[in-house]
Amino acid sequence: MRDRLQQGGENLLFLTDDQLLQGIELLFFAYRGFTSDPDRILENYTYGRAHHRAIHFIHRRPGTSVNSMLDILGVTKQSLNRVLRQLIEDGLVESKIGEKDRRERHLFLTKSGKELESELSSAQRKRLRTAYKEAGPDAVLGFRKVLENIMDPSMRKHVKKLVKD
Amino acid sequence: MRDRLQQGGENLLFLTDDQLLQGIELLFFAYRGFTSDPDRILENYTYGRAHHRAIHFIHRRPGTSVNSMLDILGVTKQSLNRVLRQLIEDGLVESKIGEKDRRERHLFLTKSGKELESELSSAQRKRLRTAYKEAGPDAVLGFRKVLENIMDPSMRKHVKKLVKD
DNA sequence: AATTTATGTCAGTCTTGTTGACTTTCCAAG
DNA sequence: CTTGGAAAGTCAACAAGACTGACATAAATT
Repeated sequence: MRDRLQQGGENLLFLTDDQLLQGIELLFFAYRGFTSDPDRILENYTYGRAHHRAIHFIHRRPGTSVNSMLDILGVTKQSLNRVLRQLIEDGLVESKIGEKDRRERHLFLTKSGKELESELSSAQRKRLRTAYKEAGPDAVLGFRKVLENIMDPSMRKHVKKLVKD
Repeated sequence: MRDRLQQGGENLLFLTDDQLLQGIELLFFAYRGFTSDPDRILENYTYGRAHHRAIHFIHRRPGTSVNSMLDILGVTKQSLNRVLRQLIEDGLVESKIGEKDRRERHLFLTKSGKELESELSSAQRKRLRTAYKEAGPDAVLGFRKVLENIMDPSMRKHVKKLVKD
């Protein structure tokens, strides 16, 4: 009876503050695990997580402009510039002047950039693949749906859609 | 046919690299959204995300020792100490010398500590509650299952279990 | 021609991580 | 009982990576 009143007749037990707080902690611990593999690999280089993020998104969206990277990464241009400068100097990233608009710089991974990307990505994919496999396809669907809802709506367009077969 | 071979006869399309890379991006964007509300609130204080984390876990586990906080947060004691010192100086956290072992310090939120916790937590819970509500209970179950699998197994014990009614 | 846009750079600050050295307290082996 | 090591916590100095602000250059737009 008390429950019915609180829940408005529906089963909304998954929305209690306790459940939400547990969700907050799950996200915290999971995200730390999720970043730990690449972080460990990057210790052998002079790079950090910021470089990883840049490399990931350049890989997934070859040819994006600096400006759109700023949008995606949500950092200042000064911050991104420091990272890009190093990656370009070290020959992992190539910056090509735009053909249509010559103010723009379009970013690409070089061969060795792709190699590092692959090393970082495969560690992270391995962790996710195991997690997905153990949870099963339905759980993964729910996982994705909740994450989509958590992010700022303006960011949803940046999640690269899957290629239809 | 080609699919059957690749998938070993099962429907494992949710384990393709494309799906995994999409999951990586979802986690990235969702986590940023998830931390943005507290970050915005904390701009009005002299605190940052590290303080938020300390406050959250002290709230959830009143009386924990500094050492167990180190385990949970995964930072060095020097790093945590700086944060705790500020919070104690400002009267948000109380540190009590252990009765059994006088080397230990047990941590508690004061009244104003609880107030800040509540402000930060309610913003984050609100975002998560909306996300949960729109996704539905089954999706939330999957969300939690995948997150549990992603985190390092040694961290699972730190996710506070829900109180059974 | 003037303005706006895209990018890059220099300088300085802040948060939050790190390592190294130190003190206090506890406990156990001689 | 003493002594030596381990554990808990503190202080100091440093580094990565975010930030703001000011300014420069080139190209596109009005």
